[in-house]
Amino acid sequence: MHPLRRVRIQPDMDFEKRLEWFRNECAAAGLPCTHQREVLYRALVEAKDHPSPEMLYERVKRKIPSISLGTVYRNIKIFLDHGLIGEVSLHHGSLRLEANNEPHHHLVCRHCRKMFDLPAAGVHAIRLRRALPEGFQVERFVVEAHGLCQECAAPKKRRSN
Amino acid sequence: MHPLRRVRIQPDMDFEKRLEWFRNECAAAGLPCTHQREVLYRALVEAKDHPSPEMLYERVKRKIPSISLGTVYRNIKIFLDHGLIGEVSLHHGSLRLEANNEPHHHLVCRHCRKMFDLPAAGVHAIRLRRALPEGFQVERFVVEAHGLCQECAAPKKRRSN
DNA sequence: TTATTAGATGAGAATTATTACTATCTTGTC
DNA sequence: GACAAGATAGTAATAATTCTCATCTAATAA
Ligand SMILES: [Mn+2]
Ligand SMILES: [Mn+2]
Ligand SMILES: [Zn+2]
Ligand SMILES: [Zn+2]
Repeated sequence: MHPLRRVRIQPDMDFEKRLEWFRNECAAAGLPCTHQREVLYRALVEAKDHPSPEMLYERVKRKIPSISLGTVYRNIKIFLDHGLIGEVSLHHGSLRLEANNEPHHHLVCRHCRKMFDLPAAGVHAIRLRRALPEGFQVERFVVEAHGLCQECAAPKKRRSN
Repeated sequence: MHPLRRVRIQPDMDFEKRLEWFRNECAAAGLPCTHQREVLYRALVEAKDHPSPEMLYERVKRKIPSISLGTVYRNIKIFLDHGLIGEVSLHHGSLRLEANNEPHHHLVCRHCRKMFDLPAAGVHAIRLRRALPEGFQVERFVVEAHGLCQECAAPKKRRSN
C-alpha cells in the first residue's frame, strides 16, 4: 500500500534504507519489530561471510549481551520463512551420500528436499562472464536445479504443499 | 599394480563389478574389507535417493541387525576420505545465512569451506542439453564453484593445507 | 499517556546429529 | 592357527537445533 512497502532491496543499498525496508516487511507480515530483530538483521546485512547461527549469536551478543541463542534461532527461522534473508544451502542439517563419485549435478526439490541426479553431460559447460574475484582457484562447477519435484508440484488431493 | 586395481567405476556397472573395485580400493588403502563395510557399500550403491547416515543405518540393519550407528558414521567418513563415495553438499552441519536475498551464486573453498558471492550476472545462463527427467519443475539454477580460496591455495609457511 | 494483549524474550530442558571412548572381536598376514 | 593392526558394538559425550514456559514488550486503541 505505502509506496515504500514494495521497494526492491539492492546489494548496495545502505543500511538505513534496508532497515526501513525491513520494518515495512515486518509490518506487512504482522511481525513486531523488536530491538533484537533489528540488531539481528543489521548483523546479517553487515556480515560478508555467510555466518552460522552461532556466529551470528556471538556478534549480536556484543550489542545485546542478554540475548539468547534461542531467540537467534527463532528469528532466523522467521526471517527465512518471510524471505527477509536467505540460506546458502538446502542441504544443511544432515549429511547426504551417494556411491556415484563421478562429478554430476542435482535437481533439488525445495519442498521435500529430495535430490535427483542430473548427469554432467546433460548440462552445457558453465561459462563465466568475468574474472573471478581475488585469486580463487576453481576446480569444478556444481549446478543445482532448484524447484519442485513431480510429487510436490502436483495439485494434492487433500493437504496443500 | 593389479590391472583391475585402477578400473574406473561407471554408473551402470553391476554390483559385483563395483564390489570388486571396492575391495581393490580397500586393499590399496590398507583398509580391512569387513562384512560391515561391504554391506554399507552395497546399500550405498543400491540407494538412488542420496541417503542420510540415519537412513543408511536403517537399511543396513536389515542385513546386520547388530550394527551400530557409530560404525555407520565411522565408515562413511572413511569412505569419503578415500573417495569411495561422495557427499552431496559441502554445507551440511550448520545453517549458513545472508541478508542478500537476490539470486546469486557462490565460490566455495573445499578446504576451509568459506563462501564468497558470485553475482548471477557473472555467470552465463545455464543451458540444458536434454530434457529433465520425470516432470521436475525447475525454478532456478544455483551454481557453486568449488575449489580453493586464496589463503588455502597459497603454499603455506609451516602447516600444509 | 495508559491499558490491553498478541506475540516476543530469556533460561533452560529436550531432541537430533555427530563424535569419542573402550573392551572385545575380525581381518589380513605369516 | 597365531599375531597384530585395526574394526566393532555399546555407550558416553558433544554439537546443533528445537521446545517449553514464565515474564516482558511492541503495537494499538482509549
Ligand atoms: Mn547424485
Ligand atoms: Mn551469498
Ligand atoms: Zn518434492
Ligand atoms: Zn579456503
